[in-house]
Amino acid sequence: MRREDRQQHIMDLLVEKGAVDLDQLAERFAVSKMTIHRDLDDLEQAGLLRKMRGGATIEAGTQFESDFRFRERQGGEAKQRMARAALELIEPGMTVMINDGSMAAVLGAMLIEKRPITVITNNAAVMDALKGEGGVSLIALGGAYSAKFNGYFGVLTEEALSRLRADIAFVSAPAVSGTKAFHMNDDVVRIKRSMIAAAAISCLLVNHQRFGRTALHMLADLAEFDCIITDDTPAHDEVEALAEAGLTLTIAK
Amino acid sequence: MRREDRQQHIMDLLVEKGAVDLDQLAERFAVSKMTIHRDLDDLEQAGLLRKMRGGATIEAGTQFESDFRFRERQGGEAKQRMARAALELIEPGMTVMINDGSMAAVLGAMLIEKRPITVITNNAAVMDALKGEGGVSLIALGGAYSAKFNGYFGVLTEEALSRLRADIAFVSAPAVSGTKAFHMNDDVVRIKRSMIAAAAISCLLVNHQRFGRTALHMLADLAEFDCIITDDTPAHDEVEALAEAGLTLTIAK
DNA sequence: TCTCAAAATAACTAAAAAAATGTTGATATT
DNA sequence: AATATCAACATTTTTTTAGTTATTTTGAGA
Repeated sequence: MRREDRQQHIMDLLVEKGAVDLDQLAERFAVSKMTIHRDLDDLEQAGLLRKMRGGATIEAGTQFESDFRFRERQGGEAKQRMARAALELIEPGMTVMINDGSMAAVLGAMLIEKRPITVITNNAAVMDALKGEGGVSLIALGGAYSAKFNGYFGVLTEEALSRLRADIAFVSAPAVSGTKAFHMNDDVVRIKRSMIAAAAISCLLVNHQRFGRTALHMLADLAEFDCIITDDTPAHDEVEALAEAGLTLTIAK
Repeated sequence: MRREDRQQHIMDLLVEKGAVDLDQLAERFAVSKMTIHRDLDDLEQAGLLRKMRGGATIEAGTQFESDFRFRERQGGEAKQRMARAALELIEPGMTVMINDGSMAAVLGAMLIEKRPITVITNNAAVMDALKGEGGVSLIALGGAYSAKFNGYFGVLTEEALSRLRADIAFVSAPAVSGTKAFHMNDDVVRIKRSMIAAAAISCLLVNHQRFGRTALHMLADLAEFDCIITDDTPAHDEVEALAEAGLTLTIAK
């Protein structure tokens, strides 16, 4: 077992129980206490836990960063399909906004197919993918980095957006209920809203399983989008609610 | 002699002579031909040279001075030293600005040693290094991506900087002559100037070989910096000019 | 407040893993 | 045919990781 694996296990235990005991860890992993000390030091340095005499407790307010990495590998195939469908709305020469999220990252990477193109994004994965690609003019929105969403957010991001205009914006949402889209995070919502406001056309990308869910903050009314792309038909009553409001879904094949 | 040093030497020879011979290199560095083969492969991979039967030639059209990839591999050890010296000016809890450039990137990566810390940067390498590190609050400056400088520049970057304040800014320069620092690019100069203006303390990082050179745009008078860090003593007359102006250099050991 | 056993750390050594280099021999180039 | 390249494997060196011991610090109970 490698050091990194062991540290991951320690974090798992910590998340589960809220606290760990140094002696028990040493025994469980069959290593010396000193090694556990060093592991805990590393993790504390990384801001993931707080060392206490005889063990450690979880750092208050630690949001698990595994989030993004986890979501990133989920439903890859469906994301590809949705990204393909979204790509059809884009012509070379356009200015495109891409928001945070792993769905958007997949689309972002595909944009090289439409070059020359201008891409405006706060999504770190998109920046990495397009950085240095010829024919892609990459405009990064600054801001405070969020590991949870792997992107940049905050006042700086909003201000930057207020000075930019795009032909089309692609916005993703983790929850849609009735005719409204939701998101759990305030800062993220603000950026998504700014993007919708700054683009001539807005397009919502949402997995079909996300219909019928809600989250703390209202992101937008679906009527604000010119186009809603999903990967499969949502549950029956959700579809009805949309039909009633006169909204049409694009199901990516 | 480390692998990196040897490869740097090979590049030096290449820049000087335009071509190198594999057998001669093996003899000069007292290593096997296979090792030189591997060195040349690495450098070719990095786009710095073209392998030819029996040796290598400089990659046509490579603008050495201005190529980020090249500078990135250059003088790694000296940069480490300078970064260490710079690090002494930083205390945990501070807000630090890091500008573009490979020198700054080395320093940026070291900042994790001083966490908790807030880092403001337009340098893509620094963002990659600090992204997701716990205890580091990363504020990215947005802007248009420049592959040449591997960073973000332009109006957006300037505007973002105008809204931020830092305890200390680290600015690097490719040319210093007399009591002034220079840079070849307009946009880059504007960002560096904004950083100096936005920080309580400014520190210049400059390689000793860069003294006595100029470039198109004046970046700043050395008197504007509170501290100037270099890796070795510059040429005699350059030192005199500095002494006359009452400026002191910090030579990183 | 004081004491002292447990816990934390520092400093050093040993072991393991990874990286770099060398050797050999098969294949390609001129 | 002579030399260069490359791949595969062996060897050496360097770096990382873990363990041990000695010393300092901590905090619970007297």
